[in-house]
Amino acid sequence: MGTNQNLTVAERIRKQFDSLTRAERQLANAILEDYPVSGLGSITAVSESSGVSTPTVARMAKKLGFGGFPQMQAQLHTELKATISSPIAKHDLWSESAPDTHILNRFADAVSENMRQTLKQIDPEEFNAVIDLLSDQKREIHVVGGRITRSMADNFFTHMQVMRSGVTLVAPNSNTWAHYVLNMNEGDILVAFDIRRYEHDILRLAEVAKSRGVTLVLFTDQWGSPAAKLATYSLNSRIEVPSAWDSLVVTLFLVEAVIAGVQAQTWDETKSRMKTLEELFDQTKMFKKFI
Amino acid sequence: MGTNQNLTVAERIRKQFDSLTRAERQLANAILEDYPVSGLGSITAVSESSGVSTPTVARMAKKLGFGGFPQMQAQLHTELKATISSPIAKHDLWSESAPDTHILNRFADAVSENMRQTLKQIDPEEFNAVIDLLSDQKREIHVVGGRITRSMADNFFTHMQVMRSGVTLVAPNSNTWAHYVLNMNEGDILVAFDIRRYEHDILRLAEVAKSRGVTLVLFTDQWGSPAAKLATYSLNSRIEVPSAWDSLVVTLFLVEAVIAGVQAQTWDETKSRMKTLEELFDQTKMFKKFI
DNA sequence: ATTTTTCTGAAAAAATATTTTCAGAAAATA
DNA sequence: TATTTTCTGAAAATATTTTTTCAGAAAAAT
Repeated sequence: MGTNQNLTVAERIRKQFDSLTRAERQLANAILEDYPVSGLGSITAVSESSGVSTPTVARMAKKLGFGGFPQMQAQLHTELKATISSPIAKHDLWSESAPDTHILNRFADAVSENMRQTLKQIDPEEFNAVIDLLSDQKREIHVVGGRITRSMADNFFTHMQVMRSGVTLVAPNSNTWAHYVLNMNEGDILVAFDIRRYEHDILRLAEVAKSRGVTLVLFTDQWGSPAAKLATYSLNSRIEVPSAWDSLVVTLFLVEAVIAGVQAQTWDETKSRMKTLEELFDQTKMFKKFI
Repeated sequence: MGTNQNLTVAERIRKQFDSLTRAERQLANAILEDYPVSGLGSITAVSESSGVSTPTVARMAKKLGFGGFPQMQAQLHTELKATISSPIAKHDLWSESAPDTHILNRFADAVSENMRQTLKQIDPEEFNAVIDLLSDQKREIHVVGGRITRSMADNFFTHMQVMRSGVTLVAPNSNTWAHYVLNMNEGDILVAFDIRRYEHDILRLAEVAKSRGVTLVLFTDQWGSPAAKLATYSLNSRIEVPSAWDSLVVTLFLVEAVIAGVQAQTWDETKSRMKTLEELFDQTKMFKKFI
């Protein structure tokens, strides 16, 4: 052995092929056949699929310089991971003029990873269902956020308000929420934002709303707010970044994607509403001097 | 179970995420983290790398409809083989379960392109200078946003407020702005958000502030708000997406990165402020019944 | 606050996987 | 062909993995 340390299993096999016995060659060929996934299962599975006995597999592993079959398999796993994790320059996204350790690049890394994970996890059916639900003009929409997510709620509200009527932003101060609940009716939708640290008030509002027949659409993080169990639809986003706070970038991405979806779905009406809005802006000429 | 037969492990996890317990969610996230290679090793290895016990892993496998952990692993192996043999996923970032034309994927494409472009043109020196400026406790900070960017301003304000004193959020209604100007003094900072369609009021506020010796830090889009010519520092982000509106995702990214930078810079003080804040939250026990 | 239920991981038990032993088979040598 | 050596796989021995059990911890309900 000695210098085999950093070689792949395939390289070791090729290097030592001449010294392999008949049964070992049969095994080696089977492994190279569908490399490296062929060595994935147990020694029994490998031996059966290649038509040799288990001792032969174990012996060859040692012959190739591994401590035993498990060690060889671990090496195959490592190679597999390297193959899978896309060679696409991870730092494709980086600001090249800043050093690797710069907060901009570390943040960019974290955010793009969050984005990837979130997209991987999202169920398009659920996403479409949310859009359908929010496009239903017969349902009133109530939007609520917490201390940190308030800005998400606000943003969501601002855009939805342009597209349709019957959208209410629940004020941040939970003292006033009873009044909002009064206006929640069966069939209405509550769009809630709740990421860690989850807010008890939001959970309670969700409970009360639920009891009035309101459908809950929840934007939360990967761990899932306690309100998730009440939610008909739950859109989870990854929020971890190198900071003392969590990142809402991916959450905002989902919000904007939902908004774009609703807009596409309701375009005929939205278009005319937007036009009217433009006219109103012009009329009120909000551009007065203020000093 | 029953109809779970042909689903991938990831799909099963997503489908049942709501019914998973705390430890199971932790495990599920770990598995999805580096999917599907994360489930490669023995149940012991998986449990250790995800920080849960082996029984939890075995239990979740059953919960997801498998006979046991080995069956789940076999499924992962199958998926892995499929992944390996398929041509390189062209869009690393995409939700694979949604079609190419789905709004989620089109949006993801646009956002990641925006991110790339933004990072490419950002000047790290300028970025660092902004962080230094905002970390200077001797300067008061005033934050203002427009109709759409209000949520960005709000978010920025919420976080800055935790880290330091002397931070004011200028109310959205420009009628009241004269009062805010009254409190702006030489050496203060005005952090303004202005993306198209640029708001005349913001420009005027910037002008007035400037005339009082206030330094302007501007978050704007790639074209640059008219206020850019007054700004000492201007952070531009790409905002175009397949939607009738512009995307604030990259802007939020910059905001969060700046906040993380300031936080790192002022950590000693920020840490104690955050601790005090926690205590205040506990004391005021905002969790009262409201109905 | 108390009770009940659910969840979780340590440890034991069961099931598998891996290695070793060893006898017969195959190949090499004489 | 006989003899020796090497190889191979069945079976036993050993090690590891996986599942089950169970008691305490955490969460939910009362």
